[in-house]
Amino acid sequence: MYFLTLQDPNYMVKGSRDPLGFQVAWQGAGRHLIPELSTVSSSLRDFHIIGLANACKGEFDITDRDYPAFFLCLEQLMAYARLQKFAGEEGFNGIDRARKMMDDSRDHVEISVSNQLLSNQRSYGIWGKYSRPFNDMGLANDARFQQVQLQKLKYNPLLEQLVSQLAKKRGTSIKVKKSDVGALATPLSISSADERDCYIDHLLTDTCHGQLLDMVKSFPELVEMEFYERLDFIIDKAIDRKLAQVLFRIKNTERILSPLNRIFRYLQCKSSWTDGELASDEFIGAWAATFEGHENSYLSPEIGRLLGRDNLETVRGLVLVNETVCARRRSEPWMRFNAAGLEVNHFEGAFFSSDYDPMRNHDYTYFINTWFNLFKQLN
DNA sequence: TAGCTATGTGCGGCTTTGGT
DNA sequence: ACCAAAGCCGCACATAGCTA
Repeated sequence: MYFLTLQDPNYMVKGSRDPLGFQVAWQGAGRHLIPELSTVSSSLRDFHIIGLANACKGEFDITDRDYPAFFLCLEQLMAYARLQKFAGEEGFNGIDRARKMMDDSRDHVEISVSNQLLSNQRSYGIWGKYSRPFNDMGLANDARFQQVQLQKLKYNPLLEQLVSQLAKKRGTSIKVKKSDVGALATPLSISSADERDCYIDHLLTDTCHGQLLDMVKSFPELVEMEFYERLDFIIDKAIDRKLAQVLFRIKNTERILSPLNRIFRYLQCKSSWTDGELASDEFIGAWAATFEGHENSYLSPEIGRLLGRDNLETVRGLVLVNETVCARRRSEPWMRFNAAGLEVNHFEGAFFSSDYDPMRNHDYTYFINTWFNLFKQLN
């Protein structure tokens, strides 16, 4: 016989993400090199679309009140265009619904705020992912960039006519023939050296006077490298000491965060551990042994000191960090020590791989992937 | 061989949680 | 208002085994 009662929400483990609070740490480290990109703002074509929308706002005198509706409609228009023109080459948010619309029996697609490509197009589409980087990087207020975007618009009279319609209709429905949408894709590619320069100036900046870009120009092999390989290469070759210093610190940050993360996820794989099991565990021991020194990382000494001691001390430290993080979130800790040893109460995200090599594998990206992704699309 | 069904897998998208 | 990440879900697709 089982007696089931509802869980008291106050005592449930509420936070299921980021049990050690590392997200803030790695992002903070990444921002020391790449200040404005995010991990999801990695499609140049999405930047083309937000750039075009921004230029249209000025050109057609669209008010702040009307702009979001206009934006969503333009995003829809461009979704059909890119689906038609670049089928199979790229994915984008909203591709499923766009495909369904394009494949139905009608000869036209309907563009309107009520025909959203996503359950919440504003949140999950280009607006949500790109507004912050686009504005922060200064593309929104770059006169030359706006000029370039308007030229692209003028170059495509059909698009210009549809866009002017959208600007007047304020998000109410317009119909576009499916046979026409492919022709609307011209602004989705780079049209001039001027435009490429604008993107390079804004998307590929760093905190070190563009030294990262200079390095990649000098050493194209960097593009295809793995995370640590890339860091080591630049640290070794960089003439600018600040760039080398920042990357060295990012490297040491990941050398600490990743093993700690893996150890915590590994602990989650079993519901209880005796002190003896923890003390003699080969994986915890091997992963923790890669400690290189936290003084040259972006981490606090409390986090930095967790590695490089005996297993039990490392695990006690991690449990304490989780407890502190959970206390701040007003939720229960995921594991706790009792008389018998360590007791695990929350298994979400449990993960173990015997192949993990702390010297080669990494868990966090520091926005470096995004930067290189965009670099590739600009070359 | 064609057709059916079960099963596995990868991916896009949705939701939730925790952040700035 | 915006961003990161994880679990989950449904869908598309591949594969395998079975049957007629």
